Amino acid sequence: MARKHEEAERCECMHVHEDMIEMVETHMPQEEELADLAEFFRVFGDTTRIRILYVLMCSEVCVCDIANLLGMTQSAISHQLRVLKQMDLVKNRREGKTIFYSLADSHIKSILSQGLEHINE
Amino acid sequence: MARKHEEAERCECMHVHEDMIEMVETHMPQEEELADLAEFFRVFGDTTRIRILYVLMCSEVCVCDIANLLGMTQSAISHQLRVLKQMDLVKNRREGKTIFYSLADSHIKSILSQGLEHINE
DNA sequence: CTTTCATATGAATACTTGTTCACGTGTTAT
DNA sequence: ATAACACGTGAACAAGTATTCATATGAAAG
Repeated sequence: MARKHEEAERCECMHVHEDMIEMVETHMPQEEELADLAEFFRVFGDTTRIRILYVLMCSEVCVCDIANLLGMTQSAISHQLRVLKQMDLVKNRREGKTIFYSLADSHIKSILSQGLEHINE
Repeated sequence: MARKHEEAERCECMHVHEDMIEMVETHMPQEEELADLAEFFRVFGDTTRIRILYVLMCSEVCVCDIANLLGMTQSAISHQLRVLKQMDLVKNRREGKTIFYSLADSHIKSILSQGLEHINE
C-alpha cells in the first residue's frame, strides 16, 4: 500500500535533535524487513482469516469443515488458507482425499491475545 | 473486506466431532470482537504506519518531523496519524502551533517485536 | 478408464485503502 | 486584522483485496 513518496515537499521546521535522527535511523528496520512485517500483520487484518485461526487453535481440521463451521464456501476458505500458508501461519497434511490444516506455530495464539488485550483497554 | 457470505453451499462431509464444534463455538470471540481485532491488526499492515511507530518509539515528535524523517508529505503522515490515534496507538499534545505525537501504549513495541520474531523464523 | 469427492486456482467483480491535491482550522507574530 | 505556519480533512484516483464463479488437479472407488 505504500505508494510513491519519492520527493516530498518538506516544511522548514525541524524540532528533532541531530542525535534523535541518528537514533531513529539506527533503530528503524531495513526497508525489506518493514515490508515483510506489514505483510505479516495484514494477514491478521481480516475477520475470515482470524476466524480460521481460532478454529485451528481448537483442532486440526479439513477445509470443508472450516467452510461449514464458518458458513462460507470452500473456495473462499481455500483462498484464505493459501494466504495463511504463504505466511507460515498454518501447515497442512494430506490423508487420502482430505487435507488437514493446523497452526504452524504456537505463538500465533500469543499475538492474537495481545491484540485482544489492547482492544479491551 | 469481509463480504456477504450469507448462505454458502456446503459440502456433505463433516469430519469434526460434535464436541469439537462445541469447543470452537465457545472459544471463538463474538463477531464484533473479531471485527475489532481485524481492524486493530490492519493498522499494523502498512509500512508507513509501522515506520511512524518506530519513530515514536525513539521520541515524541511533531508531524512535520515525521514527514521529514520518512520523506513523505505532511498530509500523508497526518492521515495515518489519524488512523493510529483512532486505534489508540498514539496520543498527541499541543504546544503552540506544533502538535507532538507519542506512543499511547508501551506494549505496542512488544507486538511489533513478536511480528519480527515470526518473520525471522 | 470413468466417476466421485475434497481441494486448489484463475479470472472477474465489488469493495477497500493509501496518497495526492486543494482547502480548512487553529495558533502565533506583526 | 493580516500574514505565516503547523496541522487536519474531504474528494478523487490508483492500487490492492476478498469473495464468487467456473474450472482444474489429485486421490480413491467402482
